[in-house]
Amino acid sequence: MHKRTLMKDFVEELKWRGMIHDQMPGVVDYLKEGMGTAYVGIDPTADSLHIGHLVSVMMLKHFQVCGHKPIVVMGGATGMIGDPSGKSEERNLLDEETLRHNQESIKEQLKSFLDFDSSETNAALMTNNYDWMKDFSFLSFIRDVGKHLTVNYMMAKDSVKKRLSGEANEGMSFTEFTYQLVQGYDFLHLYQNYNCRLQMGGSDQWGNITTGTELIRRKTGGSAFALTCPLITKADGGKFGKTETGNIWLDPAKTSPYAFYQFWLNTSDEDAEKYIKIFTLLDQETIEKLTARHREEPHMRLLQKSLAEELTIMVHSEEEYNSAVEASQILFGKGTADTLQKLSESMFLSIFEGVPLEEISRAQLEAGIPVLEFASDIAKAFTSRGEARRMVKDNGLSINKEKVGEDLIIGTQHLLNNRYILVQKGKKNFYIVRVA
RNA sequence: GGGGAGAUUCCAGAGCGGUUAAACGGGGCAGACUGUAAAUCUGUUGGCUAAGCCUUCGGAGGUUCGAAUCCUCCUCUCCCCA
Repeated sequence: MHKRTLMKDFVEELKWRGMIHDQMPGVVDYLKEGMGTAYVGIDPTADSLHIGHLVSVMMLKHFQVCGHKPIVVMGGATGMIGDPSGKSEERNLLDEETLRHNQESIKEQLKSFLDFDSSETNAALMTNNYDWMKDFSFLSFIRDVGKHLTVNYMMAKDSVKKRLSGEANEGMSFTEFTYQLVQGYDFLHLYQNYNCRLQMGGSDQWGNITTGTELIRRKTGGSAFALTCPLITKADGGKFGKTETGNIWLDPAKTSPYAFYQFWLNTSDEDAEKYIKIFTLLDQETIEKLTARHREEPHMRLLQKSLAEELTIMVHSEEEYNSAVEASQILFGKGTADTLQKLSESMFLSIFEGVPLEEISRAQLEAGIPVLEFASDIAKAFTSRGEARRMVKDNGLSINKEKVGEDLIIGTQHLLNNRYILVQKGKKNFYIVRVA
């Protein structure tokens, strides 16, 4: 509980975790002076963070743990423009109401990571650049901000160069070209109002961040710094944080805690070694021990389990974590069919929370329904009966965890808790039918 | 504005006028193996009241006993020249 007295060196901390891609000279010295202030930007494009945001958030987390003051800047203004770094397409404007709603939801989520408690001197702070940009007139902006940087300087940025010369040769609108100035101004604003002298972000943000430090230098003569982390990759080349079903969100309504837990649990060995350093707060010694053990007995998947545990507890809760583990054991463990029968209704529901659910009338069930029809038409596990037929032939369909044949008739005797029937396609796809 | 190429089932890409629900590959899904992994191997991949039937090859017409394959028009895409 007295972490602050044993203040860790922030840069050293990020270094061993492999979270530093690049930094401007002077960062270390700046942070040695005492409590520093740093910010990262987050686009409020949705009312929830997804795990792609987690790296920046963890940087802030470590920053705060090391005794410094983190600021989150919601990109209410910048989010409207679209960052030319990367392939982002033209953004839609969000109306102010949505913006505020998203900001509030995200702040709620950030509370699991950062301490916003105002009694602490290094309490985290949340701001929105929409607030200081919305009334900034175009004329003022080009006089006060645009004047200080040359187009030559701005054009030298990779993000711009790529768009102007690249094979893609899509060109770039003036709006997008201006993006770095707007983001740069954010930094200046924070520098002047909160004495914030460090901006962090993914390595793709380097160019934008340095525009900010340059602006600060030219306009105020002060010095500010940049620190970026490597982009998170997957060993197989896929995009991190995406699954077939889409983004992994922190919002339990968008991604159930069970799915969240499963995502981390399914990390590949290679990635797990990287991720555990980036996404958990476990200390170096613990991680090194875990990694060593994991290499000896990789099938135990110690790293994946720790990763999933740490993250699920941090983002959701210990209870959610426990039920995710329990659910996983029932779904993938041994005591399948029997355990399933013994589950209480509430347990059953919490395990299968988020699993697609369809309803059926009791009368319909009493009459009896052929499995194929049941699995495709009722449970919607298949798009057609032909597909269901094939799957059954391949031994890929289970009802209540038991493989079934084509001729089975589903009736009330299959009900669990007198109310549910579990349909399973292959190993990992579950569907539930409930008596209405 | 002139000239050329093309549009095929999730993608990519074949396709003598009949034997083509449409090759090969990728992806997806499933099975085996395993660590709920990777790799590998196997099966499958339009629908149905299923040894049969129905709907598909950019759109609309036409030729033909019969068309994804031939003709006409339309729409869209790409390339080259000005």
